[in-house]
Amino acid sequence: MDDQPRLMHSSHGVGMAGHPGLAQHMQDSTGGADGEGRKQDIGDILQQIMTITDQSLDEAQARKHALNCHRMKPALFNVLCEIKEKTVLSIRGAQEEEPPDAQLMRLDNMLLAEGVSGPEKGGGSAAAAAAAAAAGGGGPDNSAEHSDYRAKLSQIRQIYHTELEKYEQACNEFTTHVMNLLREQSRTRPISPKEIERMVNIIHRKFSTIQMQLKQSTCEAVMILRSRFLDARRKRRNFNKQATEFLNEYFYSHLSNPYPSEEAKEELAKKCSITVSQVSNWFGNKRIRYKKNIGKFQEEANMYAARTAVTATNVSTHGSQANSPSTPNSAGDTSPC
DNA sequence: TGTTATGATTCAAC
DNA sequence: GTTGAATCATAACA
Repeated sequence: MDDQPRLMHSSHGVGMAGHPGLAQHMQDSTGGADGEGRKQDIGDILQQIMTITDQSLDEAQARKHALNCHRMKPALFNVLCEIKEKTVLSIRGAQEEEPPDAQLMRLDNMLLAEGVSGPEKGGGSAAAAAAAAAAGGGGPDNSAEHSDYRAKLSQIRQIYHTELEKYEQACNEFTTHVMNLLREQSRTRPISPKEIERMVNIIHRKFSTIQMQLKQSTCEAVMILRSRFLDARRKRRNFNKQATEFLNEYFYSHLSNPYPSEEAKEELAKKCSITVSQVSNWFGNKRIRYKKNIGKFQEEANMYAARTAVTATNVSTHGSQANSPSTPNSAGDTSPC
């Protein structure tokens, strides 16, 4: 780095101030014997550069040193830098204008929404919470699945951040390495600070691409996890026998109006160790299936009606309250819906 | 392995 | 938001 200004500007009084370049330099010098001598100098230098690879290492080192000390070297470097600069700009030109990356924005938004990037949302995602709520929100199995989901999401989050950190570190290390290398090489090659800056940008862009791939694969992992979690909701587990008994008991004892109130649903849910949503589902299914095939359910209806009658008798005998949950309608009806 | 039973989901109507 | 109806997915059973 320290050498750069030394290389770019002549200290030999050749008249390079204001960065005029070799052409300008030559134009200023045309005509006299001095101009002829300089042309000869340039020819010599170019010849030496062209043949340097044919020489032995020691010879090449000696020649390199001689070139570095040559009074025309700064002027030549300036010209080569200018040519390189113009060539690179004309080649890249429009290519360097990048449109804002919509895909990257989408990925960032998704990672943020899922709680993978950004601040941790209490160890889980809003999506998981919503899914858990939709699933009936609160059974023991469900909360276990939810915590499992959160644990796995946390794992993904951890891996994502570790990888991201690793990439950033690697990017910084590589950038520093390349910058040092280019600065070192700028002693012997025409490399301008602008070019180094451009190279750094290229490296950053490459690492951004890698980061995007990381984000993409993280998103995919979250999607897979989420779909597995949502699929798990569909896994059907039959209610235990006692729960079905409670539900049927209520249903057949309120056959004329099998629509439990919210309180009754809560009470049944508690008794059956299921959620209120499950109670609602059960009654929804039961009503429709009963209506579709009354004959098939007749035996069941009779059995529960008999049970209810026995319970009612016991209640009147012992003067105690019935065991079945409260209802807006009278118990013991047998007329369907 | 096919059939039935059953819990869950979706969607339209209210 | 609740309900009925259709449907899906899976457990249970013959």
